[in-house]
Amino acid sequence: MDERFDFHEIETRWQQRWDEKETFRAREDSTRPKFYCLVMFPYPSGRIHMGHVRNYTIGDLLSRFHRMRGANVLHPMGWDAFGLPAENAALERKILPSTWTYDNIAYMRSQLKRLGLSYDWEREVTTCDPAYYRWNQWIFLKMYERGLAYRKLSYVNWCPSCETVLANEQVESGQCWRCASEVAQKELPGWFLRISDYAEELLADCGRLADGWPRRVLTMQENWIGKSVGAELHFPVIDSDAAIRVFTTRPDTLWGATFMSLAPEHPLIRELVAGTPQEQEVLAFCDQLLRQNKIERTAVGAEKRGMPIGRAARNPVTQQPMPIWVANFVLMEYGTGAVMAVPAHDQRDFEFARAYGLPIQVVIQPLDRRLAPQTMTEAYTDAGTLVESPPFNGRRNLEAMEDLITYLQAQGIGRRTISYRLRDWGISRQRYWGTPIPIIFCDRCGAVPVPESELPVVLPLDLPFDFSSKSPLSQSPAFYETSCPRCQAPARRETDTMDTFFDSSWYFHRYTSPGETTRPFDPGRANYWLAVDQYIGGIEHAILHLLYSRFFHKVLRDLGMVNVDEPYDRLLTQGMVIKDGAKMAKSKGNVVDPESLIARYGADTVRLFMLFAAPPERDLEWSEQGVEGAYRFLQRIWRFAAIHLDSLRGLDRRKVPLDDLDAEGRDVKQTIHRTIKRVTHDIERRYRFNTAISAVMELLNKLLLYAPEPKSRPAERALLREGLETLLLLLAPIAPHLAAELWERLGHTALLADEAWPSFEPAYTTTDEIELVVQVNGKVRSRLSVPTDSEEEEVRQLALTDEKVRRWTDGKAVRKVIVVPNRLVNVVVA
RNA sequence: GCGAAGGUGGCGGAACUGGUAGACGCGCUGGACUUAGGAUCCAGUGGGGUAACCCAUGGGGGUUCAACUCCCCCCCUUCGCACCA
Repeated sequence: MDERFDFHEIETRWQQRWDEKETFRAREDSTRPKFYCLVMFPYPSGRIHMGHVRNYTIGDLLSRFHRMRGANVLHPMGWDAFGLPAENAALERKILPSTWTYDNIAYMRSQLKRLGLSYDWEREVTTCDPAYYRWNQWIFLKMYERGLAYRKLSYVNWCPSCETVLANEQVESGQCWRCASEVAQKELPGWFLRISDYAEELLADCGRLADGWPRRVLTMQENWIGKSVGAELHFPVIDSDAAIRVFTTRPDTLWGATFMSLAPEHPLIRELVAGTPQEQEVLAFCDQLLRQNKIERTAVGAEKRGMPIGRAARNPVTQQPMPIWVANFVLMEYGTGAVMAVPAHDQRDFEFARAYGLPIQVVIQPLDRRLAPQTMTEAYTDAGTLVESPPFNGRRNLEAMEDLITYLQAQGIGRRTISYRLRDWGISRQRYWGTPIPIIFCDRCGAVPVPESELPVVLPLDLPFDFSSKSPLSQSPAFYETSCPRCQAPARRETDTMDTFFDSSWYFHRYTSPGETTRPFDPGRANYWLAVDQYIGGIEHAILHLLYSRFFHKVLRDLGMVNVDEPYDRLLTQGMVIKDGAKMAKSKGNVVDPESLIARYGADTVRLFMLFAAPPERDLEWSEQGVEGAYRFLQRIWRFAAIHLDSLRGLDRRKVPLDDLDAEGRDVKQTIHRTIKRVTHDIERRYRFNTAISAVMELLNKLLLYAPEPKSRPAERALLREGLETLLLLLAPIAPHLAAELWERLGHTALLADEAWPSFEPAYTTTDEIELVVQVNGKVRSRLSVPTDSEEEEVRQLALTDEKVRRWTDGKAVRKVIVVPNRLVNVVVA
């Protein structure tokens, strides 16, 4: 056997072998416990990067581990293949987005295969394939039927230079991520999904995920959903039939509401100023605010700006007129886009009132002092006693809250309500490379859904698009010209496509039955595999993707297609791969390409390093020397095996006499079993792969020390065989190629991947003798070697009579002796 | 401002429910083998001190026989959210 292992040859061979034997094909089997291991599928940008390698190595470790533990594992892979970069590439390289995408997929698939990942490639899913996205359209139509998808006019992020709508995440500090133009707010019609209908359940179920999800992801989701309990109140507008609806969490301050603040987008503004002398001025002001960068406009420290629109509403309890203002800090998308301003008890309203000389009315007095509007320097937002609020004067505001709302409700002023920060999800994109929204606009019938039988609405692939400007599909009559499904009149297709987060919201359902041609997936098979037992991916998806897909899952459940409430039981958010203290990025020039690394060290080394360098959820600092170290470890295993293979072949580790081992041999035996215990626990319970690997390293060190040369006695050889086999079994999920190769060379005909995970004998995990630390006043002064589980009294006497201990205790009164069994003795002296 | 996570050798990181701080790896130092070594093997490696010992887990208090671990205050780093009515 060669002194060095040829990883290239070995890895290629084992990858082929797994492929040929269909080792990782997943089939439903109700007799075995299932384990669905999901990793976030990549966007096919061209090449895999270190973040992918880390994500997929962790997923592979867990998949292979649970396979060996006896689980029926589903470990699939696919491609999040729609998205704007394909259009940019088309523009730059003059190739079709589809060509670019599929070329990238082919290349990246080969890269993943070279990592030796245990995917069931038969279940591969590609979102830009009509066989996939037709079911996007189908799901959209089901949502439409149920009123969960609707079209509305709203303000969106608009890039004037690209002439397109941008998603919030594509706006970087107020600028277009592509051309760095200032992003404006523009009113545009678009399709929305009513995720807000599920806000309460999405929030409540965060509690059920607490065991398997990182706390911070749940907190982020809870904050994002942002539940507030309060009331919706109605303020009649003077000299008008209109009323302004307001959401407030502080209905107790209603008697102190002295003016109204409206968001510049608020539709009532236009209505109320129409025909008034100040109409032009007010509209110009609104326009100016809307043109302003929204981040700046609504930033915390931003100056309060506003303008009275010249109309007033009436406070429904005090009957006082409340001038209506436009205010820059009021957000149209939260609550109702209108705020009842209570300057005495809300800091923002206070600042606004001071800036424009508006009246301040105190209605809650603190218990320890008396507020006066003239002397206040900030709003009083704490609890207190209600004043100037006739029916409730003298009562404590918090205690009166419920009665107060009931009163307002009885008066027809408002009602109890809950408001969420979560907004409905706008999915329309004026882009080409995405799923066409299956709607047809007819002059007579309005928006008409494409009949199910006509799905998919196919995205044309071969048109000479100019992707530089507005909505390519809207430039293509061949695409949009159609007839109304209802009345047959000439009609026009929706030319917007879906946000790509739509695609990724249910891909893991599709994996369970990817070949389905009559429905998105087979509910029977989906219910066998779901929920996902372990999801692994980057923290950057903490809100968007993870919230959207939870929402989709609940909708699919309500459609009767799945029967669990939550899609992911456990979530592991892996840290970033960083170099020189910064995230790897082309712009920073600190990118390490996984491919060249695999070429130089092999996949096993790369995988080992990724798992060893840091615990999975923490950022991983890239280290070339660390990779070298991982490589050396694998080489040492190879050399150790090379020395012993001949003398170990043919033995059976399970049928060997181990009784006649010397002390050193027994110690090795104990190390083997303790290592199994530690590694199993570290992987299964603690998700600490770095310490699992360090335990395996310690085992190798022990074996090398025990047998630098081949052993001759049968018992010793049997022990060595047990040690080496255990090493390989434990290493199988980490460095699968090397482990499989040596396993075979040991004479096994069955694949290592099909082998059962080793179990440990509890009897062997404890040693006969242990080292007991003896402290005097908490400082280590001596060490005793005593039999395991020695009697406390015995240990106590041994410690007290120990020579080194007596040096510290002689002449002093022993006040106390603490004995921690099998750990230490602490002698406390005066 | 609010929320979350984290601060341990020269570096990445260990220390499970309070019980030997620094496992494992990298790096470094010395040695062996060698024509050579960036290969491999052996030994050493938190700081101070000749030594006995002393000091060390961001800083300061506290609880305890015993604190990286628990409690209080403060500092720093990273990440979310950020005028949410």
